[in-house]
Amino acid sequence: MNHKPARTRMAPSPTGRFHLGSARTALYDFLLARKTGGQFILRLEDTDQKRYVPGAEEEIMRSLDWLGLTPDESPLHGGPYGPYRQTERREIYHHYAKVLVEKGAAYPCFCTPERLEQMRKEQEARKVDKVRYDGTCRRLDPDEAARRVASGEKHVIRFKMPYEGVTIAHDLLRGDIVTENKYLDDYVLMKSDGLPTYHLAAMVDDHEMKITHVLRGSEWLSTFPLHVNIIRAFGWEEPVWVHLSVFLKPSGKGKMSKRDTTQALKDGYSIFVDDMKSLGYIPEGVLNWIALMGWGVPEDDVMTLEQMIERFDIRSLTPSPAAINFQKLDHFNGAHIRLLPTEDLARRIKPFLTDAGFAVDDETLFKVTPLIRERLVTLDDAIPFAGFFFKQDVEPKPEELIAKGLDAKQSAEIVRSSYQILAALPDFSHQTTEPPMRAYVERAGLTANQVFGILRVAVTGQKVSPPLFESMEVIGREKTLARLQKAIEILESM
RNA sequence: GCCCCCAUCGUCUAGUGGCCCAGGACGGAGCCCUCUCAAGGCUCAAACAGGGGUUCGAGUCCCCUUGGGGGCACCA
Repeated sequence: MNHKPARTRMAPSPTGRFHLGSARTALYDFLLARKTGGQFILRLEDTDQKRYVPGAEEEIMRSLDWLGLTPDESPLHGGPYGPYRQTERREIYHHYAKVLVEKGAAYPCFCTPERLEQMRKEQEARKVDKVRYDGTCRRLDPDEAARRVASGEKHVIRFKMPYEGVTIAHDLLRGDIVTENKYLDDYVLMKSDGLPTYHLAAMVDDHEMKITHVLRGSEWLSTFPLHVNIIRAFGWEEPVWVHLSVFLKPSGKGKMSKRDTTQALKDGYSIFVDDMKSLGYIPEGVLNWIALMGWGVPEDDVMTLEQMIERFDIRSLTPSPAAINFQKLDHFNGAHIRLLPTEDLARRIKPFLTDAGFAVDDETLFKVTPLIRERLVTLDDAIPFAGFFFKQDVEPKPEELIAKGLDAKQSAEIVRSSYQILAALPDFSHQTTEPPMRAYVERAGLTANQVFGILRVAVTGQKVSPPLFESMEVIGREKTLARLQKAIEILESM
């Protein structure tokens, strides 16, 4: 595989929330960089001041950190090729735009938005295949154009796209992408506000920052020929291009819409990384999940970040769109939870329990964690599975204290007998409590299901819980017996 | 409308001309284990979009159709 250190970059614009697609691009960027001993860079593409969303930058960086994909170079951490925020690099773009104009590969355009609008309408009325700039300013005398620029006339800089021939751009996954130049346009490189468009800014920055591999969404495929033409006009070396496909909604029909996003949230899921933590997902699970949407590993498997780095191969990325499957998220999250050492898991569970209002002491939490580990899909599942350990009393539903096929009287008798057996025991370890209780079940001609079911409700207050005897051990003799006593009283009053 | 991309089980995918009457994972069904719920083990159902080529031989190469996706801004 490729041993040359790769410099990769993730270049989001702070115009919205950080979602799964961005996270996946970041992951692949990160994996490639780590795999080859290179660097992963975060660059903020904030050249569209109209769409700038306050707080978006913070969310991007917070999400990356949470996932464990902290960039080696970024606006926050700096680096040798900064600044890493495009609005802080204006002079650089100006310089390169000038270079292109001097080379004759770009030109100033003085057309007003109104004139362009009118031009577009006319072309649409003529039903042309492709609405494109008519080249009015392209035909201007360069010296005259330069004079008008110097005099301060408002203008943009356009790229001079060849009118004929084809552009061949190469994508690592998709091969050569051939486009007839007549379908291309004289795209704007520099806006009249003095800021560059993505097309110029990204190419300049990737070159300046020595990016070797560009991984980006397939929405860039249509302007891909423009980008390689810009690079070639400069005479620069091209990076390796990889256009990743988009994520589709779970049904596989189209992209996630606002409506789908809301629905996902209602179901306890989200496509935004920043929501994942509070939903009880852990970064290991999320990472494993998104890694496999668009990466064909021979054996689908549960992998840590380290294992992903080891197995990553940029050539095994897939070009086809992938439908989001939240059930798979649950699967990977549960799998990674089961992989966590007790202490680590306990630490992560604690805030969920605390936020739910339980007074959590670490000693009990450490004993409880192994009991609930394989039952958790998300961390907040700890609330129903472990909440009763931290309560003084439980409130069993009277009807649930009666086992199937029995009445209140019989159930009360069972709890009384159990109480006597347990109270007489020297300790409350499950090794001590379970055998005599099983013997009792046998003697009484009952089933374990009936007896343990009643006791479970009496002791935990719920029908579903971790194993009974282990649970009683953690709860302790005193509290367990008190809860049994309370259950007897409830049953007797029925 | 025009341009571009994509196409294997419901979903994510393995497969780079013979090893494939297509393998794995999620989900589904069943069985085992079992004090509930899980976890775990075993088994089953489930796909090469359609049509033409090329070839001794095609899921794998080419073309068309169909379907899906993306794009046609002084947004990224």
